[in-house]
Amino acid sequence: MTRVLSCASVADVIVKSPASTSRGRRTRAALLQAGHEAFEEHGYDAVRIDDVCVRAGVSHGTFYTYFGSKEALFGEVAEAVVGEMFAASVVGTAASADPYARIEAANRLYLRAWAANSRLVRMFEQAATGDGRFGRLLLELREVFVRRGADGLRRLQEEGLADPALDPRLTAIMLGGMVEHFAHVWLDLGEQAAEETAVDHLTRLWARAIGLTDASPWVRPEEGA
Amino acid sequence: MTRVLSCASVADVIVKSPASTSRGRRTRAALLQAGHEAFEEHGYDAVRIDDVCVRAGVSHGTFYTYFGSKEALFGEVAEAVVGEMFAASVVGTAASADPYARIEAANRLYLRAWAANSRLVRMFEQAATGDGRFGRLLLELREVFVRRGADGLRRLQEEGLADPALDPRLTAIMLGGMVEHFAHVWLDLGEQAAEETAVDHLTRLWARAIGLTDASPWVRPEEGA
Amino acid sequence: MTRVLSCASVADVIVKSPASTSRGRRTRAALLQAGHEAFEEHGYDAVRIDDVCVRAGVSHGTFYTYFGSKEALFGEVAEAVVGEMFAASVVGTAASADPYARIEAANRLYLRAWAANSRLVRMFEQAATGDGRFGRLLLELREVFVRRGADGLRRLQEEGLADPALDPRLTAIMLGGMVEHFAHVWLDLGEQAAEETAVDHLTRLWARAIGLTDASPWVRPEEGA
Amino acid sequence: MTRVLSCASVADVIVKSPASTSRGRRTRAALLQAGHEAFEEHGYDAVRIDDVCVRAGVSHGTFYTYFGSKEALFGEVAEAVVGEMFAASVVGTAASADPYARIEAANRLYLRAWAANSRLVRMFEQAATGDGRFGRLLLELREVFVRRGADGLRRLQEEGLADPALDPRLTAIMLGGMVEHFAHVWLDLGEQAAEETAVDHLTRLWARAIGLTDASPWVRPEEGA
DNA sequence: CATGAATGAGCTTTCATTCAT
DNA sequence: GATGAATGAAAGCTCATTCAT
Repeated sequence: MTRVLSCASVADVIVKSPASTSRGRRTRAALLQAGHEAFEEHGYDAVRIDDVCVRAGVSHGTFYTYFGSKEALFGEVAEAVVGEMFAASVVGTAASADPYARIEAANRLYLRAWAANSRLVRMFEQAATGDGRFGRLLLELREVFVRRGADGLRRLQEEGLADPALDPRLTAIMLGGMVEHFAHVWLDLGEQAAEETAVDHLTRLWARAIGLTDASPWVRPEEGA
Repeated sequence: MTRVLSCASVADVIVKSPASTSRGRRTRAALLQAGHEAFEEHGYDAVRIDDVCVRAGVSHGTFYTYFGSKEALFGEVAEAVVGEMFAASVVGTAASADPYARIEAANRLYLRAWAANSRLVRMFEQAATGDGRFGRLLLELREVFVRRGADGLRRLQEEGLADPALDPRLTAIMLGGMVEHFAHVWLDLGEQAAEETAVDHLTRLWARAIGLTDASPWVRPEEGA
Repeated sequence: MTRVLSCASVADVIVKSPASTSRGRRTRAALLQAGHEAFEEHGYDAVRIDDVCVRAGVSHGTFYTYFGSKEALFGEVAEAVVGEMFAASVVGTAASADPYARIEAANRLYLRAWAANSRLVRMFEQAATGDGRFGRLLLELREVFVRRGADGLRRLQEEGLADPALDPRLTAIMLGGMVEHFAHVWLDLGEQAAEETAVDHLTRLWARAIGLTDASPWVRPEEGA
Repeated sequence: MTRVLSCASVADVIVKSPASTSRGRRTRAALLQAGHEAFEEHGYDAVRIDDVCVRAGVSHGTFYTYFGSKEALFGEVAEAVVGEMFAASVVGTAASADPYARIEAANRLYLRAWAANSRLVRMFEQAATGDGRFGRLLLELREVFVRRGADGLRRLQEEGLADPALDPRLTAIMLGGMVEHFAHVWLDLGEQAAEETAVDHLTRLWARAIGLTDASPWVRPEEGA
């Protein structure tokens, strides 16, 4: 599969220092890590450059050796996160031939991918910086998942396994949003639920929503009569 | 119906001025309105007191006659928005006896309620105030919708119209999240879709997801055979 | 005489505050005065915003109520100085009919005008800010004096009182520069000289340089023989 | 001829490295050259150590192997420039016996000497170093030219070729300033003029100003009558 | 000698908040 | 009530200088 995600908007950030020595690379990595944590904990706006520096154990002067601004740092953190999520979304696409099992596997991956980075990805909207760079990044990222969902649905429709009346893109946005949103509520806002239960519900709802008949182990009593 | 929403976190805001005169009431209203717009357009952190004052046509000194801080202003704006959304969620609950039509009506209301305030409500999570007051407010607000959804599902389950295996709360969170999230993508991020199509899809997905049999106008070809 | 000096380059500075109240006007004036003195004493680059504020007796926050930056402040100081010098150059142009006396009067004015503002005007070249705004301002200012000098010489040439072979503009630049430069050496660098002696020498040199015959009270001994 | 210029203020600069190896000498020279160019182009304050290092192709750490500070570097650049100008002023003092030709030759040298270094020399006044070291350096440099001019004038006066009423020092300052100032206007500020025309005018003005009779090829018409 | 990472003093600028008028 | 001048804490960022490698 070709790289759908261009990331051009982030990649063009001027990298201030190539961090040629190993010590430099370590410092740079420490700042990235510290930034990742700080953003995650306090949100884009609340993070001060100094917070990141203290956490990384360097002076604020050093920060500017590696990054030109908070935005530049966030850009790199974002790029890493997006790359990670993209990678996560690809893994194991192969999987089973059973549509329901495929959806379940996809949902589990989906949930875990968002779970790991939900806070930061949500922050993309907050970190919107005039030019909307991060907003666009988020759109690109979502697009990856939306396309995957839409493609899957289309295939099922062609196979006669899903309701052909559903608009693939719209449906993918809605059901994908269900998973993304649940990941947020579950992990960021502390809604209690076991992963198994969550994946089970998400999958059942998703499968039945698109009309995947086998997805309905439940038969109305009177129907069974 | 009792007020589910306690809003304790908002109610304890010190109201600096009762705005006893009519001139005072007008100024106060202008500031609230200006704050609402400014927050919506630029986000909590990006809004400066001065922006609000300029928009309201008053000097920045006057601001403090009515509100003790930016947070206090946001608190009142938030309270108003939450009240509005709460009201919106109540309207027309009566409605039809047909479960599918009830879900459709609820989704339309749900979508419109979030559509009107999506940006601001999302900001609740972003408005870091140390004590997480607004985060809690958002939880309370979502709880209203979650409960409504869970109650509805439970009723359908009791009537044998929905899959009894589904956890009502978890399901309501997931499907409610689908609508809330779509409202955001649709209105804040500019995904193109007609309201009718959106409501139709949301309703179909929701109804079928919970196993509402009548919700499936689609029957697999081979099944029909 | 029409205003030769456009000053467009300075006038387009955005004035941050109209200083509507009398207190505001006083503060603004104090900052301008303090800036004038500070620039004069320490040079453009060496002056810190805080130096100006301390001298004016206001906090540095207040500075930004009236001026957007050090450059903006310097712009206004410069504008005032240029206006003053321009005014000084105009006064008493009328004067005597005797060419020598006219040159003497002009030189005295010239010397005094530069004496009062020499340091600051020289600073225009130092304060060059990328766009060369102040550099241009200095050129405009010098042009006023150059034109005056060139016009005067041309008139004398037409009357047959000055060497017609001299290029008026070039000559005016050179002789004007002599006065300007001497003002600098005399007042900024502390070269000792009485004003009378200085004016007398400058005038004698100037007059004789352009060939004004009457300017030569000195006759070579052997010529007199 | 004895060294008039003491340069005590510069000589006391601590030379951090004698640059004993040939590699060291090359690096040192590169930094000096780079500093010269950088100061000339951007001015003392605007030049950062890093600019100089980049231009010289060395790391900024290396800078401190050879120079203790920006001021120290400027000191050496200044010393070199002053030495150069001093040398230039000496060359060809021999020359013709004709006073007018001697003045012309001196002016040409003078103009060229200033032309080559005008920017840097002007910077001496701008390079505020607390102790005014460079200001003094400039005074010393000017003194060389002033003395030469004053001596020349005195000789002419003794020979009865120049107005004995003129104060030699004051006159030398004024006429020397005329040349120095013109060099600045001509080369730094871009006033258009051919060197020949410039030298011709400067010489004619200078010669006639001091009353050198032969300098006046121009005779008033009516006098000729 | 050369390197470049690290440091931190020092400056600019913003903006919520106070208060005299 | 309304005004807007004044304040200063809190950031952001720069750059001369040091020092371990």
